[in-house]
Amino acid sequence: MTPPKPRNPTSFDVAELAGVSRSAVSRAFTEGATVAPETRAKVLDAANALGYVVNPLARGLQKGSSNIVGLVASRLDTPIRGRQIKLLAQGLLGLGFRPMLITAEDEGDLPGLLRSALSYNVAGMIVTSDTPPPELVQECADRSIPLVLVNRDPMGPAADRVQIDPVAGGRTVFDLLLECGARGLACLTPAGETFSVTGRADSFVAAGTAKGLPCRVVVAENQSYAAGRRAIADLGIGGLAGVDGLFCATDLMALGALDALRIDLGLRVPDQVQVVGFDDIEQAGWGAYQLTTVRQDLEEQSRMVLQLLTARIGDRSRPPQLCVQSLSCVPRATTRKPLAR
Amino acid sequence: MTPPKPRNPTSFDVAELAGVSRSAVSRAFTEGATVAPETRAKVLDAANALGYVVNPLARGLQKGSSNIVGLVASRLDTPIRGRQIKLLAQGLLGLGFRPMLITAEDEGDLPGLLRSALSYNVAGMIVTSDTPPPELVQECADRSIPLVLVNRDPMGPAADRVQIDPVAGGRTVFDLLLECGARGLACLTPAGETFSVTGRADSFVAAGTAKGLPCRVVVAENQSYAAGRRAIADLGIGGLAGVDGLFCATDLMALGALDALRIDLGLRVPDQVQVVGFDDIEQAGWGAYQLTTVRQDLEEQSRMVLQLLTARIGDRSRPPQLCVQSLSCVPRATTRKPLAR
DNA sequence: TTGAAAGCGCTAACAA
DNA sequence: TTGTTAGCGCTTTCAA
Repeated sequence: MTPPKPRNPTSFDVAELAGVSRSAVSRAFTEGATVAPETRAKVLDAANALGYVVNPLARGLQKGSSNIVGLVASRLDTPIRGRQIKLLAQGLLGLGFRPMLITAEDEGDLPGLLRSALSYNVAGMIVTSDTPPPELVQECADRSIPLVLVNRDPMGPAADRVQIDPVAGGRTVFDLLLECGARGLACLTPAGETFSVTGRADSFVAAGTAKGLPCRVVVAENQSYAAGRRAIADLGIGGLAGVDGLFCATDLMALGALDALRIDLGLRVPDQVQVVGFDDIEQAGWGAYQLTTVRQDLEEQSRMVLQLLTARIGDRSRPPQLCVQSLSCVPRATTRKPLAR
Repeated sequence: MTPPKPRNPTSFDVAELAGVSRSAVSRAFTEGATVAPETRAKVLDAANALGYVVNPLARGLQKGSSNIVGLVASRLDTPIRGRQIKLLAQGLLGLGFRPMLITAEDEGDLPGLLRSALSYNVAGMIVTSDTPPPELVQECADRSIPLVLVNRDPMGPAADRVQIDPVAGGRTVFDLLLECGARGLACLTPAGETFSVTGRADSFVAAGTAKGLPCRVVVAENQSYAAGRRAIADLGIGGLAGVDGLFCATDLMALGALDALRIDLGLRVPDQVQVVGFDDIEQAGWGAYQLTTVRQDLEEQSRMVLQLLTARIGDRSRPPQLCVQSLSCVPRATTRKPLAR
């Protein structure tokens, strides 16, 4: 009276049904293997009849490389991250990879989780958050495990990278704000965050300084809506005296800042203060905000990541590459009309 | 001049260094195996020195069960989904599982992807979107592969489930709106979406009908912000004549509806129309919206899912269970003060 | 408590 | 082009 507990059919079953050897089955399921068309057809028919799929565990074990790709991402509950992971996961799946999601919310866990991921003989690794320890980056290089770093700090051992140009980013915002007539600059940046985020802020400030427009720097606790709002609200009207152009290093913070300016401080945007964000998350376009921002093209980012990954799988000895994402201004309602030149 | 390409150390290496057999190593890494404490210590030391980790591919292959858990989720770029997956992934990782992310954006891909997931000898499967084909649910049951369905249509073969009570959900909103003085009811619901979403809408309408308050039903193309906004904007002022209480089946749609009412139609909320959403996504609490809503507790949901999963792993023959999430009202600024009783 | 040996399902030389 | 054979790294009876 034991309940039925069917196992997955194995290549042995298929071989038997098709009247061939197990290697023939294996070959029928291997790209570019040397197998007669009719043999392959027989095998495929049999496989179909049985519902056979290659056991990826066995294959991964044998080949020393699975089709699993480690996808490191934290703060998935953030609009930009959700979108990013969705696109990456879709893309990976489309290429036949299987994304293993690694969210290191605790940061200290990361090394262990990464090491553990490597033990799955992963086909590659994509890191979109938390900078991996240099030893691990090095280990990936040594074992020629493809590793793509997305908007990670460019220090440490070489690896394939996709990133925005933070200098261009900050510069773009500066030019925009200047064109729109802002002269009293401020910049909202999160405390101790990634190079890509603080980098744009830094280069915004640098651009201002270079043009003789000193820039007040406001530091938020982190890059959330709440932190952005609090940082600006805490500043108060007085703290914002003379400020008519505010750059927020992420849209999420910018939306918080916007609510702080309008609701908490009663200021008019863009009349009294103009605000520019960065990323172009969905919410930036919502009716109540209409935030002017700089768009990070995540489709492009995802394409670049996958391209780098597959290219390296194809040629493990190619030199590490750097892909720079394109950036574009999205003028909306939190800035004024550009001045005529 | 071949570059070094270190492999992962194997149990053989550890055995050699520790001066024991490979089985001893295996036992040292197996919960509740019969191994002398000092032997285990020797093994663990050696393993540590070598940086050994059990190869999960080999283990999964041999034991017929890996520590991978399939996590089916689409529309990850949506606030509620991002949060849900973050919590679930964190929880799984914390329990030593490895979430394999399966996003079936194309719907038709789902069966294939699920079948493929099963071939990883997964420890279990969590489905948070797209209803899996009944055969597959059945197959999981037959092969006693733990399967937890989150807010899925309760038809089809039995399985462990976590869900809200859609009837209670709709009812809660109805009561709230009634208490706040609304009498002309409307309900915004997405076209052809999941039972959990349309269910709350249906039961809201039913509650109204039962009380002699007929309810206008407005159908949005899907459950996005844009669709919600468009649906209400297209209705126009005329289409909303007599409506002073609007329930939107998801917060995302509600925020769109809110912008439509205020910006596109120039109505005052809550003075002219009160609005209630559902889910309590982060954005609902943002300053510009302050949406009154019904909160779905995702932490609790995640806890329930993991509990169901581990419980079934512990006892594969227990009857399928249903966990019902709790719901709570979050009154904010899109409804008026409740009338005194 | 431990080791020897078989086998999980697959792929990749090697021979035929 | 195909089949035979030897592992990939692990767990698990079975004896000792």
